[in-house]
Amino acid sequence: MDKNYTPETIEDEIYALWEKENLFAPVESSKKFSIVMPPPNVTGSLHMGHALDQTLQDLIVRIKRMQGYQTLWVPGTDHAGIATQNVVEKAILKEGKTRYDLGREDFIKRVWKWKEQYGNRITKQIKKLGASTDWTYERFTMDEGLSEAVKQHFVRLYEKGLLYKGSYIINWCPRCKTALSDIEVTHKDVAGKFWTIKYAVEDTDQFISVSTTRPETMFGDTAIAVNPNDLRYQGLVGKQVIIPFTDKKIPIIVDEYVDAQFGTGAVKITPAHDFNDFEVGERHHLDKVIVLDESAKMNGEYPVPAKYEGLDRYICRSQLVEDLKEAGYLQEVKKHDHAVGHCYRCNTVVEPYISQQWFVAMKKVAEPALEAVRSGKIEFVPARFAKLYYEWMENIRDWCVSRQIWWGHRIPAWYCPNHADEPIVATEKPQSCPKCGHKELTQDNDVLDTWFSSALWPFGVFGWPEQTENLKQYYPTSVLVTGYDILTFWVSRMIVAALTLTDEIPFEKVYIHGLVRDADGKKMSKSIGNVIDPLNLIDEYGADVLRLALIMLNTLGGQDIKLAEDKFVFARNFSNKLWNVTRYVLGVMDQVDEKVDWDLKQESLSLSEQWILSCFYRTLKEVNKEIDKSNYSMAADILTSFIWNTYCDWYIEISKLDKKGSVKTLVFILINILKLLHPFMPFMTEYIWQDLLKHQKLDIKENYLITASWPQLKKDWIKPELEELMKILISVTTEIRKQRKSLNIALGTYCDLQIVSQNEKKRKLIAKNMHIMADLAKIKQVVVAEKVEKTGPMSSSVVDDIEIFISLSGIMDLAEEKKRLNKKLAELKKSLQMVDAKLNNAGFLQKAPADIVAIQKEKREQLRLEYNLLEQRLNLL
RNA sequence: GGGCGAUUAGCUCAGUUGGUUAGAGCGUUUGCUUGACAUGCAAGAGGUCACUGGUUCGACUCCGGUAUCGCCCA
Repeated sequence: MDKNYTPETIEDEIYALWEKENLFAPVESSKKFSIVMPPPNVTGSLHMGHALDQTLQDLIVRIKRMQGYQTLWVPGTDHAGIATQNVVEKAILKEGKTRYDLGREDFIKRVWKWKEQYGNRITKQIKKLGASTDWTYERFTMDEGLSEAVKQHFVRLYEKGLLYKGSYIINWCPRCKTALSDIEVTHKDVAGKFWTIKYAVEDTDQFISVSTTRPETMFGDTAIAVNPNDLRYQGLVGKQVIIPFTDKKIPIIVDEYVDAQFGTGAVKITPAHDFNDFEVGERHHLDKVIVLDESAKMNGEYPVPAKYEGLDRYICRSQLVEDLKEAGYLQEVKKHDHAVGHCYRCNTVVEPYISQQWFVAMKKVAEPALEAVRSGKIEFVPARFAKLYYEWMENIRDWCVSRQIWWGHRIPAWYCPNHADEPIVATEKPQSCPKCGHKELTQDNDVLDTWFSSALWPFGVFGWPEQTENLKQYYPTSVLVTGYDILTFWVSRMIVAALTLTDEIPFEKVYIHGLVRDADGKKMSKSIGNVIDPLNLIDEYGADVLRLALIMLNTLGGQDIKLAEDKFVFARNFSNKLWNVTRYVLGVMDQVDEKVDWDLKQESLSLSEQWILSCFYRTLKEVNKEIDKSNYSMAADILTSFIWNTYCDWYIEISKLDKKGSVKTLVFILINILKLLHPFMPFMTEYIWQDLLKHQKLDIKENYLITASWPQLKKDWIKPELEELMKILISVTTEIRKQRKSLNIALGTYCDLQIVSQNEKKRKLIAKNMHIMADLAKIKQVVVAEKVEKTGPMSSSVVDDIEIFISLSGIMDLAEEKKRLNKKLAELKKSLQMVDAKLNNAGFLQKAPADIVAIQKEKREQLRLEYNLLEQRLNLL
């Protein structure tokens, strides 16, 4: 193996190998495990959020595959209606054309062309991460099967009375020129103004003042409203006021919605351009006067004065404010911060707008979707996100699903010229109008919200509505892995769709992770310019390092992740460690003549071998436990720490005294840590595996690590008493090193050692086994006794009830030694005081459980002993 | 305005149902070109667990409040 690992050359080769050997395909088993990939936007490119999401899925999938499940991970992309259309519109704009110049059919052809050209970019990038998805199952939300499923979805909801068409106020993006659903609107605080405008009351010389943030909508006013309990306006209620610059008269009405404390206590009601006003309008049967068109320009209909006709809403606003001021209608201008809705795709300020749209009656389907989570049939991890889901579902509003764009699933509804307001909903175009037999039916121009098709993803990918074999095998899916930001957009709607259409839950578990932010905790965005490209990180560190770093950063609480450089440094260093430990083990194998029989028999193993195996199986047990809890960062912590701090730092160093004797154990542990690490860092581990397979002294039956079996836990190999003993030897060794360091004993100098203890059992154990540590502790000779034998200057320290004496041939720095002992004594005293405080507390002795008290008493004895022994030594100096 | 989350070492974060001498990585200090690894080895320093009241024999952990930051919804 080369001195250094070079991910850039190796990773693509390894991925190609897995693909060539078809190793991502599910292998028949009675245990099934399936995941559908949250489909990334087909026009998009990989960002850190994908990298995290894909890494976590791949981690889970690889573990399950190794654990013998029939594992399937279905990949795919979604057509991202508005986003994709925007991208293509921009592209054709460079040719000086709009989509209207091309016409619907040609435009859609262009989008498909775009998709063919750039649509596989993101799937290639996903492969770079090592995603072991079965690409033969790859789907696209606009492909034939899913398009059919979407039509079925629409028709079935309509037939169940869960889908309707109507004229309502919706969010309209004047740039995308389409309706949006409520959650596609982002509310942001904007520094605006509050204009107070005077409306003349008819047949009086009085005025009524209303405050508004949107003066330009005044031509769409159809009433002024005041609170019914507001005494100030009681005399005016029922009278008519005149909209400035027009002759239009509107009534003063009362409605509870008005807050008398806010502004002047009187508000203008514009039912066609404000959500609250719309509802007030419905209650009072007010007209809905539309004054802005689909581009948010003044549309020029009565009563908009000709002067403002065709002006953009903001230009009109500033013009109008000037005019109001000049004409004396403007009473006051105040600064006012308020929330304004923005299009989540293009950030344009949305316009509340009345239009004909299709809606899903969410209230009617919310209850079973809530029940599925409440009852635990669907589990949220972490559980707190269920609250967010309840909150959203319990306050659900009908979902506007029609979009006035061209790229997407066209709504399967047709209209007869004779009955234009009665849509005919069917999966295929009807031959003729069922009412009058008219043959010239036209299809609805709108397409469906992309999320309407994404909602079908977990069963649509398996061929629903056909009852396919795949559907039977893999649906419901096992887990969904996603960020909390699309809980409402997607997760909740999948649950609704699944329960409505398949009578099944879509997935048993939802694993929710946080969002990846920059090093300062800011959301990454192109406009701030703080986007970190995962592909650059792969170039710099390799995919394995990126994966391990992300997994370790992603802790169980679903917290957002700050991309801290230091985790990458750790992951990089760790991968270097793994590489080198492999090189070392290979080197040891080269030094033995016979084949390495790593099928270990417990009886024939040395103490240190039994110890490291005990540590290994304990680690395996803990890693399994953390994986079961979905606590992958903890699993990675435990695993990497075993490999580095136990296997490398201690076992390998110990084994150097007897390389030939320990080679089988070295190899056994190496093989097993490769297995455990594989889901975390698949490329390097598979590469090493392939290298090991070539080794003549090794028999490995599993040809690919990706499909190798997860290590079997052998509980009887875990030996706490043995680990306890080793802990003593390690502590003694560490203590000796400390002493040497503080005494400035050169590394090359081997010391004579006396170990003293009153505990016979420990004395025996140490006498028998301390030679294991001889080289690590740099000991020339060790005497274990009940009593110290004075043979010149000695330095001392205490571990539990064991005293360690180092004989110093040279001159000992007495002052330095006293300082060291005093410091240690001070530490012990502090600990002792804490324990004493507990044990001197009557309440503690009375009420604390007996085992807790016993532990504290034992601890006190231990500390006292250590303290006394050290104090004695100090006094003797 | 309502809700959720965060606040632990210089930095980034762990800390399971209350009992630990409060942990890790990075950084930092000291000593090491030790035949796997300087992307390393060994030893160390560094914390009043945001503040405040309460419950308890005992609180980083549970409850109330305050402050700061972040997110979601209105």
